[in-house]
Amino acid sequence: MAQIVNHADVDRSLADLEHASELEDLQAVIIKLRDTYCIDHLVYHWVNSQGDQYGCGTYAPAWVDRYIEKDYLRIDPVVLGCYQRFHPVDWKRLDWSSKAARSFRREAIEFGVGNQGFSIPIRGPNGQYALFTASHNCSDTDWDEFTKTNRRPLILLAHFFNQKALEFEPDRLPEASRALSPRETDAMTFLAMGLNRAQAADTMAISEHTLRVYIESARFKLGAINTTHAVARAMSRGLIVV
Amino acid sequence: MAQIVNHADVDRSLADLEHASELEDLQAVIIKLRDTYCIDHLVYHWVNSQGDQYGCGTYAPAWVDRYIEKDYLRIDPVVLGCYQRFHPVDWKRLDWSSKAARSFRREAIEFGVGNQGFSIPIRGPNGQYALFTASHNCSDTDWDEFTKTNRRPLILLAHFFNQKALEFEPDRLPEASRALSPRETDAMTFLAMGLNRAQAADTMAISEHTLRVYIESARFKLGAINTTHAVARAMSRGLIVV
DNA sequence: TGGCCCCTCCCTATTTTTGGGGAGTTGTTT
DNA sequence: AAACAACTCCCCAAAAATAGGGAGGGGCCA
Repeated sequence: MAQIVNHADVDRSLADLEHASELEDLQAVIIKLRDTYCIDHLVYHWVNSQGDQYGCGTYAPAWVDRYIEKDYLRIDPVVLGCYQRFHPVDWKRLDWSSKAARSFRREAIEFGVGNQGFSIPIRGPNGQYALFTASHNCSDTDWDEFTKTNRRPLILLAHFFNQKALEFEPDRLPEASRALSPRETDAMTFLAMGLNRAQAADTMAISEHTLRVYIESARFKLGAINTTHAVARAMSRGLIVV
Repeated sequence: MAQIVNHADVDRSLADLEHASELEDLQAVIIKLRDTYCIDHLVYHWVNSQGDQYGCGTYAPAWVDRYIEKDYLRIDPVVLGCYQRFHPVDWKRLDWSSKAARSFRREAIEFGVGNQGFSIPIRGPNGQYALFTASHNCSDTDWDEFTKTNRRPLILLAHFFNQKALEFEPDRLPEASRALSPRETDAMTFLAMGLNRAQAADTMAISEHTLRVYIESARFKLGAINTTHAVARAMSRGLIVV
């Protein structure tokens, strides 16, 4: 188990990362970092809402293939468990109670992933979601020691890595759509909060008829075919925040 | 304009940040950092889907009060513009074309915010959204020079700061919102896409009655009071992506 | 000044959604 | 074996949303 990390090596790897000019370079950096930390694996895995995914790291290619083939993204308790967290999490603290999760874990260990892991969730707009994971095969106490010591550098590394990976992603701009007027925005917001038209109209201190006009003009501007659609579009375009 | 940054001071501030044990400590750190970078302002601003917000930074208290009072969160092109991005962005590149945006900007400058700014968006689960912003009053070329030089340290700082701020937030969720079942997720997704119940049922190849059961159970799980609310919540919690 | 957009109010009908209820199958977890 | 969750189907009556139409006042911009 790695207790001593050569920080100069980490710095060197970060410098390499800094100068990475294509996705492939990241792979080399992550291998070096894995060696520096003397752990079994270090992995960066990125998914977006279109189902595109990109990963680099030190897992066995056979495991990666199997993971994709079996669509383990939908079972993996690490992915699911981190999805709703903002804090890094030790795999021990995740929910392995379901049968699917346990058999997934058994298989992962067979492929050399390791029995211990520490994952850092990172998020982007529109459901983009990345995980930076360190994994290893060792006792609970050794692993706790490792994560306690290296928690913060790993977090920094995760964000550094993510930032670099995103440089190779185009910054997809929001679709051009006419902005909503203030009242339309209010209307969409209150509807998204669950008020019905009468309540929203009351809250906005206007008649329900007037509110309807706003909803319809918002629907028109957003190219939506009903209120729910309009609210969904307003949200996904960031026009309202709920 | 600040061209020379004392990195030892930055490191010292980071060490302080490391040892921050309450939210108030962050305020002291951000002031030091602002001074180190010799810019007018450095601000961390955090919002979640419940409308809770927390900020620390160096803006004039009068501006912060005005911002909250006027609900500028819904107008501010920085907030809205960053909402859909994952890359840090220079304020110059945002959309200031609307009248509301321009008058907002005018007012912000009056309150000493500065004519230049650089904001880094950071996201968490459930619609949590934070901005780490540096702002200053200077020429475009000076500011471009500054952001070019300090882009990466600022990004690291942003995530460091965010990580620390989140330590004071409870990592809520386990059963706060139970995951939706696959069919419920489908139902929410099709409704968010604008289909009505008949169309969604048709698309899912089930009866409309069955679809209704999914919608109602999803609504129950999400604690939503109607369909639009349920879709909005599912979206803001990242359970569906449209 | 004329055009355009925003804000406000009103009508009638029709379609859609909602809020209750109930019932059976399959599968997994304990 | 029993409990639970997910998936499927059905009825009814009441509430809400929708699709058309129309009208006037105010502000901004060219």
